[in-house]
Amino acid sequence: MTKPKYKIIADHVRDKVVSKQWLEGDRIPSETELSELFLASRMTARKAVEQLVAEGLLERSPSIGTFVKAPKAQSSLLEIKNIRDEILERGHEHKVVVLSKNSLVPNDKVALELSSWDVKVYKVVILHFENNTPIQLEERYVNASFVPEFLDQDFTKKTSSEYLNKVAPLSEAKMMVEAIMPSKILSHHLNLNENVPCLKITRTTFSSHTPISICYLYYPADKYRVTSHLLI
Amino acid sequence: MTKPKYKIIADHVRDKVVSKQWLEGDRIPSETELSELFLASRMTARKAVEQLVAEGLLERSPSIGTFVKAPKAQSSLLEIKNIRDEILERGHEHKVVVLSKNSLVPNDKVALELSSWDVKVYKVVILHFENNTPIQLEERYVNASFVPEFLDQDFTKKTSSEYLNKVAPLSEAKMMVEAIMPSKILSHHLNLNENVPCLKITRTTFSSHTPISICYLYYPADKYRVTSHLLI
DNA sequence: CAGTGGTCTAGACCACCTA
DNA sequence: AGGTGGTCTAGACCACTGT
Repeated sequence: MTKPKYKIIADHVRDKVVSKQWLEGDRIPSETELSELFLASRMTARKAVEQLVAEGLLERSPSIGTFVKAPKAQSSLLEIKNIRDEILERGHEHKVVVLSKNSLVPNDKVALELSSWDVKVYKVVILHFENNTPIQLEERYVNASFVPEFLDQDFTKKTSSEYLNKVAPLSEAKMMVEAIMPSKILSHHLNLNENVPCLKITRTTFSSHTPISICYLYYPADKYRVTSHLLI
Repeated sequence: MTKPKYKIIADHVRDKVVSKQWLEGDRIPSETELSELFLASRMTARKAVEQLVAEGLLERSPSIGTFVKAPKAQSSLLEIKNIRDEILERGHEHKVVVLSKNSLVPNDKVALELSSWDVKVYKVVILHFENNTPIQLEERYVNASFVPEFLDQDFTKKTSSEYLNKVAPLSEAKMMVEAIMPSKILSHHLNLNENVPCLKITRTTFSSHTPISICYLYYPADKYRVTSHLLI
């Protein structure tokens, strides 16, 4: 199970960039130089560079070279608020019901996101109420080796995301918003009427470049929406 | 200026997929078969397949084969990208049908957002296609006093948001994402099956603190999602 | 001119799955 | 055992840019 050579090269270059040893606009070694440095063929070095270009880390100019790309300007607009604060800010009451707590071997999809091959994963399912109306179903998977005591927490006192943010401070997050029709069980938990869709938010959170947790958040579409405000 | 061989192969495969000759879940020819079909080396055929996997059109399973994936388009919550660039970046074709152009007195809701009480407002309804599949219905209201020539534009050449951004550069934006069940007319335009919800994005854009335009964007939920990536 | 990225070839070995 | 994708090599020619 050794790491492919092109990944070793890509990781090395990525590290130089994120550690600011190579700065924005710098030219990185050419494909030929990289292949010599790592005793690889040019095609292999090239594959590493291609991957980083796809990641948006590098930029290539034919006949000129490959350069560290300027990172995209991103305003800190998308807050990762936790549901309890959100509800309290509206002056409403927040209640939590923990539906299940499990320790399990991850299925493929979760394993891939958490990149925890042989690692244990904890899973919790929690229902959040706003003034006794179900507002969010939280299905959360946690990298057990990074947060070993996760399952021992009392999530009625402190939400899972509050706890995670304390033990493994958030450094990065990926979010995805979709509209779905609820399954029967989801419809039941969220107390949905016929023909009411759900917002599904998939959120992967990272702490120091390691994926810590992936969660699926389901909201009744008639009671919830996501907003953002962007200043340029 | 001839097209690279891997692009010829990729275009051919993409065409098979978007023309529904190869359906979702179908296995496509193996790398070896493709290389024989196009008199190319396996590496070249592979590069074509890799590109289509990156585009989200195909999915590979080691030892099993390469399969047509159910594609989900996606856009970022953080960027105000216009739909045409988004589609072109995915290597797809963008087509536009202008359903209506109107000059009108705003109703209360739009007036409030555009804060143009007695001011004229333009309204356009535009349907956007990605590879001949309807992907976005755009219902847009524009502050006529700030963009007087809006209705004279040919939105098949330049999207409405491209034009607006040129004449009144974006300084601020508010966004809202909801899940809704489509109305009959919306369901018809987006060519939706029964029981498929929609993502509704409401976006108000500002230029130098003045609201310029408010638009409602409707997407088929089975073909579209919104993503964001947050670095802290 | 030498160096760069862009493309391409004809092999190779591997791990894995299915038959 | 034969097919699949995953990785890798050691060459090759091209168009282009800098000096």
